[in-house]
Amino acid sequence: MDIQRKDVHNSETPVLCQACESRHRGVCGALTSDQLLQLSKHSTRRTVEPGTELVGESMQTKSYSNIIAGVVKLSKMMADGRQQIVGLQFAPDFLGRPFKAENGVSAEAATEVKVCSFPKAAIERMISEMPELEHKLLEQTLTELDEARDWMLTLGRKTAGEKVASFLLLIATHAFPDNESDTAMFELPMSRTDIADFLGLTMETVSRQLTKLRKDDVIRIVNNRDVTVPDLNRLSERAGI
Amino acid sequence: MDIQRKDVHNSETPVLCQACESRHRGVCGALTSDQLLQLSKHSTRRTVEPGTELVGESMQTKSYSNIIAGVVKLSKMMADGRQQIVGLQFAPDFLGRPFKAENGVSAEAATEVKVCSFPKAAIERMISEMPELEHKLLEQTLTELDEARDWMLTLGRKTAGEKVASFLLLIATHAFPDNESDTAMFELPMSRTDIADFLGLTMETVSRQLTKLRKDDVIRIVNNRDVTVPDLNRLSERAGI
DNA sequence: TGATGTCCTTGATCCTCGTCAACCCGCACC
DNA sequence: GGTGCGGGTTGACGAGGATCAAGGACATCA
Repeated sequence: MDIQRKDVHNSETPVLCQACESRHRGVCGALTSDQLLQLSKHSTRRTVEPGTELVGESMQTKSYSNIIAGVVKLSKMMADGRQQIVGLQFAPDFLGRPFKAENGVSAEAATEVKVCSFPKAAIERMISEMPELEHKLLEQTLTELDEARDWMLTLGRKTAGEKVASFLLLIATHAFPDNESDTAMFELPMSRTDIADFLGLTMETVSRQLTKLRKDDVIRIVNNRDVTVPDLNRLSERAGI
Repeated sequence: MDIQRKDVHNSETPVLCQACESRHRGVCGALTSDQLLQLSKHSTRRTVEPGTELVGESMQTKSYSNIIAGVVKLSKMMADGRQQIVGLQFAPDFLGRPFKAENGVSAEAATEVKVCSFPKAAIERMISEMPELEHKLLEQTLTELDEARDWMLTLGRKTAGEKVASFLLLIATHAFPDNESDTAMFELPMSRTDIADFLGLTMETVSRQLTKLRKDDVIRIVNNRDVTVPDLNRLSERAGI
């Protein structure tokens, strides 16, 4: 490899990538400066409003993305309109279904979202050339599978109260992955309706369960969105451990 | 094993592997004869009874396996005993969670199961040396993730009747992946209790819904296990499309 | 032959959560 | 100000599944 040689000259980390999470914890971490540079020539970065559809359910995918900031919800819908959110993705997750034309879920920005997109072909070529990149992808996919299975337990076996507590716990841990203390503060990344679609409930039930948690002083809420958890252990108990 | 001695140049397909599904559709398809040979030296093949635990929930994994025949159920359990089956695996799926000591689910034989097991270290070395193998694994993991998300829609949003119909459809399609006709016949790979744990229901509800499908002549059942579906389209409708 | 056990079905009753509706709050717009 | 609107809360009511309980079908075993 001649990375070293080129490093001196034209292969500094592209400006666009310098402050990017994906370069450290995300898939781009598998790339050398040179490769980053090459990829960044084809990449476009943009910020989208909450509600923007990033990937359609049966839409042909023409590009993949890295999530730079914000929360993306992945959802599936039945013919009659019933909807289920099947996953949340946070920075620096990779967004898109490799090796398949359609990807079966639609991705929508839950919050304001910053993404860095690449043409499908460019990524797929790099994947086939770079085992490291494929390895990163495998790691992320395995983690997502673990999370999906955790959530299946929540959907299939927990009560409404436990579901809502589990959701709060999920957000609390993902917002601050290495929070050591037993308290937490965060902003809910989505509406009551979205939470309901994630939990397989109605928004009325979600609302009632939130009020119950509030009355029991397990959480505090201001402005409908800002949540404080004084004791994460008590929240865990409410989530059914 | 000295099966290979008999081979002329020692790079024919090992006898053990010759009739194995994994060599074609499974991960072993990524290996050359030589590599198969090498791996087969460390592999052990066995047949286990229904109910046998193949992987414990928080047990250290020491080996990975290929499923040669039969159905394996992956499940998670809560502290108070509530259980959820989070996936079914069929031949020639790969069984085990790479790159992680614990794998968070327990795997149990649903039917009689034939597996081919390899020591963890051997596989992980081969993965790091062979991009092809890792690619196969990524493909399988992505498929499993797709299936998990499909099932989340079922768990979160479908009625009991739709759930049971969805389950029958799942078995019908997995038992004969390339069935072109619109009828199907198969044996249920698990008990009513297991089906309930897969669908997030109780076994009484599963039983009632099966009777309803039987009375509406969407299915026929003999011996509690042998199912006939005269018209898969009608079953699909009952599954909520 | 009956005894016992497992798996499944069916019935009666209970309760969690969905449905329908009213209402509150903040905000934009005229 | 009034009006409308999206998002959230709360209440009344009912339905879909859970729970509890009894009994059937079939195997194994003495």
